[in-house]
Amino acid sequence: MKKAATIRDVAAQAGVSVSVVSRVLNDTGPVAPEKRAKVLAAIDALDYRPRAAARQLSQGGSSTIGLLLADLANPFFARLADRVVAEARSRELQILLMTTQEDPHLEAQALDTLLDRSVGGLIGTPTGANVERWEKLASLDIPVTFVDRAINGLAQVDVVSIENVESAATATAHLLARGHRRIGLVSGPLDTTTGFDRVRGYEQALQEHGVAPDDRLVRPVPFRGDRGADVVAQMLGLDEPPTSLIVANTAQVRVVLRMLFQARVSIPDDLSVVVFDDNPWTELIRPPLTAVRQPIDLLALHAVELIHARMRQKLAPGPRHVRVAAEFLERASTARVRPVSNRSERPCQ
Amino acid sequence: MKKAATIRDVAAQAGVSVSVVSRVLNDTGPVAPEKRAKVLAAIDALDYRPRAAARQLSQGGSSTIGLLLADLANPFFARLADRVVAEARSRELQILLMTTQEDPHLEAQALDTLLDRSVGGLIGTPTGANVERWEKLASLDIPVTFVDRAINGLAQVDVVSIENVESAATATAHLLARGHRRIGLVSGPLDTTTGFDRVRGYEQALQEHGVAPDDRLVRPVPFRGDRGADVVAQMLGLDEPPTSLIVANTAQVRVVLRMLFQARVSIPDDLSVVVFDDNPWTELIRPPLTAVRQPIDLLALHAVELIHARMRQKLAPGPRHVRVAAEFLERASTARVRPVSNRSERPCQ
DNA sequence: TTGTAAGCGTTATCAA
DNA sequence: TTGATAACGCTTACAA
Repeated sequence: MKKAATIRDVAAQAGVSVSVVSRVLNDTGPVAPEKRAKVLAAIDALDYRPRAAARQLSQGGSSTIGLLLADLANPFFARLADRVVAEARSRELQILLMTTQEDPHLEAQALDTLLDRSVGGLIGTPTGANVERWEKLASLDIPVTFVDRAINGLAQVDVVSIENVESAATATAHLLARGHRRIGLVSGPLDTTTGFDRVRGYEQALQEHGVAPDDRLVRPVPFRGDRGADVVAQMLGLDEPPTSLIVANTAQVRVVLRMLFQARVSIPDDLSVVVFDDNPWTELIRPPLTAVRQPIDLLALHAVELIHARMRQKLAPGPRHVRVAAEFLERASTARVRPVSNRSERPCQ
Repeated sequence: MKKAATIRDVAAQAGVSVSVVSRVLNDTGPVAPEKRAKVLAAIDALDYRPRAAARQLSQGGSSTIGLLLADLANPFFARLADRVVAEARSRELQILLMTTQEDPHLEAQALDTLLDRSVGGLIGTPTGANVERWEKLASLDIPVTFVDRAINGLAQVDVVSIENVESAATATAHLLARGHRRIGLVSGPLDTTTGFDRVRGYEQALQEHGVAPDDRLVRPVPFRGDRGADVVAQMLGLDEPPTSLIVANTAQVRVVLRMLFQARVSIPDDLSVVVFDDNPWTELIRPPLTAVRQPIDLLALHAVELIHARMRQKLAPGPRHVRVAAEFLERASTARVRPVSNRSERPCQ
C-alpha cells in the first residue's frame, strides 16, 4: 500500500504548478486548454482525489451536512433518511448521521459534536429541548433546517413539515362525518409542532361540528416509550369510551395497535382508527389502516434544497417554513359509528 | 456571529503555547497541573472545540466511518443503521451515511467518494459487483467490514453475518418435520453470501431428510424490485405447487406477502410461510409470521468493534469472519402439511 | 495565463 | 515541562 497522490504530485506529473491544478479542479480561473488536458491526464494516471479535509481546512465551508434524526428504527424516519441521502447525493453533499433516540441528553451531545464546524449545515428533528444549543448553531452561521417537527419560537431556522393542522382536521372531520362524537387523540408532546398543531386541527374540526372537547380524550404522550398504549387503554376504560381514535403520534402507532390487537378490540367495529403516517407494512395489517400519508420524498427534497441554498447563501435571510400537503387515505379501519348496544363487550379491564 | 475560537486563542487566553493546549487536549505528553487547569478554563471560557478537519489533515486518520447500506426503506437495514450509529457514538466515531439502492452504479459512485480518505473505515452491504473498488479501498489501508452480506472471494475484508447456512437449514428442517416435502425458496442473488449460503443450508436440510431438490422451487431473485412476487406466483402455478415457502431474501418479504394476500392464499392452510428477518411490524400481521430473527444489535456491535479495532491497528492482519446465531421464531404462519384434497382451490392463475 | 507563497487549525518533533 | 516550528493538502491572493 503506497500513499495516495496529492495535488503536488499531479502538478509535477503534468508539469504545471499546483495553482493550475487547483483551477482545473474547481473551475476557478483560466487555464490553457493543453495544460488542462495534461492535468486531467495526470489526475487520471495517478488516480488522484482531493482530500476533503484539506479543502475544508483551507477554504472554510464543508460539503457535509448533519442529519440528526430521532430514531431510525421508526420507518418514518428511516424512509426520510433514505430520501435525504438520495437528495444529498444528487447535489454532491455528504450526510453525517446521528440519532437522538428522543433523548435530550443525546441530542445535546450530538449537537456539541456537530458544533465543531465540520458540517456545513444541519437537518434535524428536534426533541423539543436544547433550545439554546440549536440557537447557537444557527448563530454560528450553520444553516439549520427542521424537518417534520420544529420547536415553537425558534426563529432563525427553516422548517419543512406537512400541513399538520389541516391534516388532523381532515382526519377528525372524516370521523365526525361518520357519526363519531367521541374521538380519542393520541398526540406527540405539545412543545413540538407536530404535537401542538395536530391537537389544534383536531379541536378546530370538533368546534366546527359543534362537538364539545373532552380532556380525557386528548392525550399527548412522549414519542419514546409505550405511553401511547397506556393512555388508549385508559380511554377505553372510561364510562363513555371513544368510538374512534386518531393516533397522531407516529412513533406510537405500533404500540397502540399492538395493545388494541392484544385486547381483542375489533377494528373498526368497536373502534375506528386513523393513524398518522402510512408505511409499506401498513397495508399488510388487517384491516388495512386509514392513514395520513406524509409525502416523505417532498419533505426530504425541500429540506436538502433549503440547506443547500443556505450553504451557498442563495437565500434571502429570514426563516422559511415550507408546508407540504399530506394525503388522507381512507381504508378499512374506519367505519360509521354503531349504536352502543351492537358493540361487543368492553374489551379492557 | 463571530468566528469560533482556535487552539491559538486558547493558548493566548491561558498564557501558554499551543503545544501545551494540544497536550492537554489529547493527553499526550506532560503538563503542569496548574497550567492544565488554566487551559481547561480557557477552553471552557472560549467554548473551544478542536476542528475535526484540521486534526485529520495533520495527523492522518479520521474518526469518521462510512456506512454504505443497500436501502434505508428496508426496516432491516434501517434498524441496522440505528444500532451502528449508537455503537459508533459510544466510541466517539462519526457515521457518514450512503446508500446503494442495490444499484452497482450508485455503489461505485459512493465508493469513489469514500476513496478520498476522508473516512477511517467502512462498513457496508455490497451489491455483489464492484469487486475491484472494494479491493482498492482495502489495499489503500482503509479497513472494510462487510455486514450481513459479503462477496465471495474477497480476502482482506472482515465480515459480520448471521449463520446463514444453519439458519436456512433450521427453517427447512422445521417445515420438513411438519410433513412438507415441496418447499419453495426465494433467495437473494447467488453471488452474495446471503443468497448462496441460504440456498446451501436449504439443500443440506433437504438432503439429510432424503428429499430430492427441485430446481423450480429454488428461485434467487434480486434484492431490488418485485421479482419475488413473480417467482412465487410461478411456483404456485406448478402442477405440484409447494406446500410451504421460505422467503430468505429479506428485501422481498414484503412484496411476496402482499402478493400472497392479494391472491387470497390462506396462510398456513394453503401455504406455510417462513420469512428471513423479523421486524417490529411483523407481529401485527395476521397470522403472525414464523421468522428467522437476526440479532441486529450484535451485527452492529461486531461490525463497529471490528472497524474500530482495525483503525487502531489493534487487530492481527488477516480477515475475520464473525458469525452470530440467528433465532428461529415459530409463530402461526407454519403448520403441518395438509392432504391435497383438503386444500382450498388453487389460488393463482 | 501561470507560478509563488501565505494561510487554514491541528499535531508532532526537538531543542531548550 | 515547555515552546518554536515544520508538516499535513488544499485554496487563493498577488506577482510575474
